[in-house]
Amino acid sequence: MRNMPSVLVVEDESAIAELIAVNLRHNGFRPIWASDSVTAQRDLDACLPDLILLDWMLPGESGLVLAKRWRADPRTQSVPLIMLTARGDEADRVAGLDAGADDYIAKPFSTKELLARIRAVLRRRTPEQAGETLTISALSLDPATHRVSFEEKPLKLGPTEFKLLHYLMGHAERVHSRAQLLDKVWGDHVYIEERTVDVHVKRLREALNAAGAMVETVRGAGYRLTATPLPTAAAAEKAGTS
Amino acid sequence: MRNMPSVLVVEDESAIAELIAVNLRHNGFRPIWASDSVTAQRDLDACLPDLILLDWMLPGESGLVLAKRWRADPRTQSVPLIMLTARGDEADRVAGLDAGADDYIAKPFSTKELLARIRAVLRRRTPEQAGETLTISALSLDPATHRVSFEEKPLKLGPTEFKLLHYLMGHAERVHSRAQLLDKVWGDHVYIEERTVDVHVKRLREALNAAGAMVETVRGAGYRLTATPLPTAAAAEKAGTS
DNA sequence: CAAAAATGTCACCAACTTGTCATAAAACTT
DNA sequence: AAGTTTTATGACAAGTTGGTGACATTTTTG
Repeated sequence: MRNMPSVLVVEDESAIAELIAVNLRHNGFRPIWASDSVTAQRDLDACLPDLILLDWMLPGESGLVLAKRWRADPRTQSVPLIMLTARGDEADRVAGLDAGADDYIAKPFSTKELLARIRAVLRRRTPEQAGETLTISALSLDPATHRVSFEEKPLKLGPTEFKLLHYLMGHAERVHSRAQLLDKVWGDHVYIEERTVDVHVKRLREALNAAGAMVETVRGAGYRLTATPLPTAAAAEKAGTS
Repeated sequence: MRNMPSVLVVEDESAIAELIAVNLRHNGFRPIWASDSVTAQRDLDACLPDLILLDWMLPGESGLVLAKRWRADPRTQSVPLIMLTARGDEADRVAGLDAGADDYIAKPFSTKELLARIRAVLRRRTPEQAGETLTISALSLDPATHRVSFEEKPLKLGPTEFKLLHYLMGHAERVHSRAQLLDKVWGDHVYIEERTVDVHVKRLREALNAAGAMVETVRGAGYRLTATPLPTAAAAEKAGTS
């Protein structure tokens, strides 16, 4: 599991807030509860969450006012916002969406729905940053289509090998220790044997076929992807016998 | 500035209709006034407007009935529709949004609001409205006639499969996660299991018959529509024999 | 209003991935 | 050349992910 997304829950009824918090925590989120607008603002000032769940009916400042203010502030304006409204309150929904909410959930809502919407909004907010095609020598990888090819011929790699190659191509001609690769490719806090990287490198080489030689081993340091592979003993032998 | 967007205004009270018309004309729109459902239908039959402003309270056939009929008709179903409701009439609004209205405006409304909503709806509708025939390989889809064919032979797909294929063809050679597909094909505010996408992909493949292979699974990432369905096999062989 | 079509979910199976080991190979050291 | 250290590999068991048929519902049609 990667670092859990934080969710600021702005809700005055503690029972509901608690219910939400428990569910979020159970599903890989880190809930932060603010029972009123002042607390919420303070929390936001302190640290930006990955998403805000905002109750529309708050004592004092209404959710609408808060939403508008946050949307106006450059610092908070890009934080995804889901509002909690009373069932059937169409006017509020429209007003909320106008104010910049990304979605709404009508109370009472199911846990499943809550989580589904949160995930949907989070995923929508990270639309397409993995854009351009990487090309090194005759090897190219396109994040958008999730395709890899060498000398025009398509190659098939599994998810992990794809990610590994993606990273290596994005940082080619540089050595990466196993630890670094585990961090960057697998994720920050994974508990995996360093030797496992070896295995995936091997799988990657196999999948890359002829281009496998581009993934070089740097003894005592790690691995490196290069456009100009040094001819190894094995490679030289093969070349001589062909 | 180009040709002004036409707006069909279905409103029985001439004073209001006139007010709206003047404002529209003043702001780069071409208003067409229909004072009753019969006239409105005739106008629609004659020429599709860029947007419809529909009063919910009409003599004779209600706006709801009209909206439903227009949404059911393939020819008019994609014309953006904004309804005019009496302030506070919650039930109508829900019914209206259910019937497929894109937005509503409560009477009395400000000119500013009216124009803002019209522009918002048009902006939302514009991007993917071009009804050109999409063709990829021997597979082609015509949004206008709602028809799909592969190698000249017509195929029959259900509504959802059609929309799914439409989206995929409009963004071919690109992986789409289940979440993205739910957003783009099903709609923003749906709450549906991601696995459901699998099922529809399966149905789409079945419906596409031989062309079903063009819908590729990208393990761990999502689905992709491609013109060249056979990824691996030849590549490995060639590399090995050199 | 009944029949038919379409939809969204499940449960279960199959295929594919993955992290680890144990062991073989290589690459360095002395 | 033998000893050490570091990598490469084949085999596996467990864990995921995707494909399907069945099914309850909802929506359209006739």
